[in-house]
Amino acid sequence: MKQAAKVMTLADIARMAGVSESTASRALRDNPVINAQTRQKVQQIAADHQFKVNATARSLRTQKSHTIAVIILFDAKTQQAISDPFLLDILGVIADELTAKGYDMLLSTSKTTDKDWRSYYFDSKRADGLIVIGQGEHDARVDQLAAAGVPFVVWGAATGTEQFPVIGSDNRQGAQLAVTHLIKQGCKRVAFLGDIRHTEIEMRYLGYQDALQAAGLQPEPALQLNTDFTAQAGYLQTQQALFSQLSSLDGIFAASDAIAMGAMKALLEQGIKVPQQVAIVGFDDIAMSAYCTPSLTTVKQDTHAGGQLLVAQLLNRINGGKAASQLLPVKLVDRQSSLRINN
Amino acid sequence: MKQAAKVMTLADIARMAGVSESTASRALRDNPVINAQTRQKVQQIAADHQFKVNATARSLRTQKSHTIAVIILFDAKTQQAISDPFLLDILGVIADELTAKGYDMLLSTSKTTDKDWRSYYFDSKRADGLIVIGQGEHDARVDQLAAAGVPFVVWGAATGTEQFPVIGSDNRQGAQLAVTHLIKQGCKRVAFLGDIRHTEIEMRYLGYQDALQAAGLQPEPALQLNTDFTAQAGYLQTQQALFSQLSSLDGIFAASDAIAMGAMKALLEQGIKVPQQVAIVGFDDIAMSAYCTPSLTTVKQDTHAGGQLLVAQLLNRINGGKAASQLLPVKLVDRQSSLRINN
DNA sequence: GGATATATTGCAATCGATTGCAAAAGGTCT
DNA sequence: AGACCTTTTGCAATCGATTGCAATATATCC
Repeated sequence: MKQAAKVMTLADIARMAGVSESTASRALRDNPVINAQTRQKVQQIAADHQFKVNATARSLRTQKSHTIAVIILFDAKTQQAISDPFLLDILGVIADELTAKGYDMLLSTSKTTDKDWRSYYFDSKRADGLIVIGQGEHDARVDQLAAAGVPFVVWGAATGTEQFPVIGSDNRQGAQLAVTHLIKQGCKRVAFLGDIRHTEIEMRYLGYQDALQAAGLQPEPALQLNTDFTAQAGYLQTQQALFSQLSSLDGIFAASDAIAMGAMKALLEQGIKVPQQVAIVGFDDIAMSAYCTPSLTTVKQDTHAGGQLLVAQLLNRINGGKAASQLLPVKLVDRQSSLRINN
Repeated sequence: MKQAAKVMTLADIARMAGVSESTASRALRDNPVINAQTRQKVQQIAADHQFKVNATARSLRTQKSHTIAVIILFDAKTQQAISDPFLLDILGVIADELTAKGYDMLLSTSKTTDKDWRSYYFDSKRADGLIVIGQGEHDARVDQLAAAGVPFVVWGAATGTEQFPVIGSDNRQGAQLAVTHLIKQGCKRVAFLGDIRHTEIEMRYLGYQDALQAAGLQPEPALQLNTDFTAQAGYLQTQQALFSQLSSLDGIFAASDAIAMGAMKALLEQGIKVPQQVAIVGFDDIAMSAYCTPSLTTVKQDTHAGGQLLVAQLLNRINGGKAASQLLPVKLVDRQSSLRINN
């Protein structure tokens, strides 16, 4: 009973339908050149026997895998990807979009993947194109892909100088919104928590500076505190900042919600009131942000649009078009961690 | 410059090396039957030209895809998978393990996948086996897989009656640890927040009952509050409970950390002190749990061991062995949300 | 009726690598 | 020199589906 029957092949279906393999093949793909009745009959037989075309054979013949490789770049040091929960969000959207378009998704985390992506995924015909998530500290492998003419798109920070399509949030504007908001709440000395070697974070830092300057405040380099993408890093970095001469800061803009929560923890532990003494804004709007205490003001990225665009642009490129970079608008979600005025 | 050169095939390499395709193929796979020097030479040429075997052709010929499909079951209602952040953890481990073993990972979220998994992934030869994450409300598709003899393993709750291998945490024991801990902290009326139609959660509920009974407390059915896997659900459910006759509860055991955080938020908003008035314990130990305020006591699952086991058992099965179910030990991580005694 | 157009179907090559089996080359022993 | 191994290599079939082109059958028109 276990192995009901050996998996069928097209030849089996053809034989059962009394037609040639070519006719069967065409019938299954609903090729109108085949008589409607024949088509119907073949399809019926295939359905009855739960026949599925062998994807491997089809790929070999058509030279298309109908598969997209999604590569998640992890930070070499922390083994963390750009803010975890955010990642799963966008991954989910990408998966759905690909499925809807009839593509499979090959997932790879770059922790172990030291592979040469082009040869491994593309030359080997495992995938028709790639989506790279998280440019991180500028990765030479991405440039190689571009040089080799592999169809791919990147989620990250569009700086305007890349030779490849990048879809990403308008990090600079998001940061500017966040910091302007903090200043409006009365903050004078706002710390920036994030690792600016990450291109996306660098953009956020620029937005941070924009906001300060627009308000006539002088950005202090000492307030930029390199912080990895974890709550722990945010916690430790803030703790350290409090013990140092930076104790007079009254606002924190964190490059991710996780960092922000770590920072908040450190402050609360020292009896520092949030937002009264120090106001905090994060980035991402992960699910937990609305449910911590105080709830976290943050910059929301449009993951849905992001995922859709990534897929749309990549498929467009694969089908002979050109993939364009795009900057997605973000918006500020204000919650308790920064609201002094109405609180 | 763009398309440096058409992707090479084995035939090209063979020609360049002055040997036949068969020899080239064997040389590349380091078949000792081929002269060492020839092997060396062919390999060198292949490396020089960045040649990669066409995975599709190889799969077709060898009848092995060297790919595992990982299917994430989402709850039909909430579109949420078993506690998100936890999911990404285990997914990462699985990805690494598979990579280490030379397998690729095809990821599918079941939101859109209404496909018949067997025929789509297995019969079509897209994958050599499947890993299903999150049994959820018992899914008939899983039973079908088992009946069809497809190699697969499930992450979820082993109840002992399944006809297929299940790897998962000892949910019952974890819950028992958690609730016993709450009782030790003086709780008399502990609510259970979680959807017991989920097998894993059902097990946690059983553990919850075990603990109460062991302490001579009578489980009150009214304290079992069906709650989806989100912070929001935890928040709303708790709010509602507070407004109802359940206001006298002094402890909460939540089926996930996200739920716990939502619950905590609702309590704090009402000015109820955690842990003094109500103590809380969650499940999962997601990264954020240590950094909320108060930090969350929770039950930690061993995702690393879990991911490794899933992969190991599945590959074992694929290679002709048998995959065994396994229950992983969990441990209580106590933090502030439940500690009354030393606080 | 014959010529030409149209609708259907099948033959056979093809995608790129793998592998059973046979052949060739070189060596050893009597 | 011939029989017999051993080592190394290549021929050709094979995996399962797709598709250009030719073949057949049917319809249409003058």
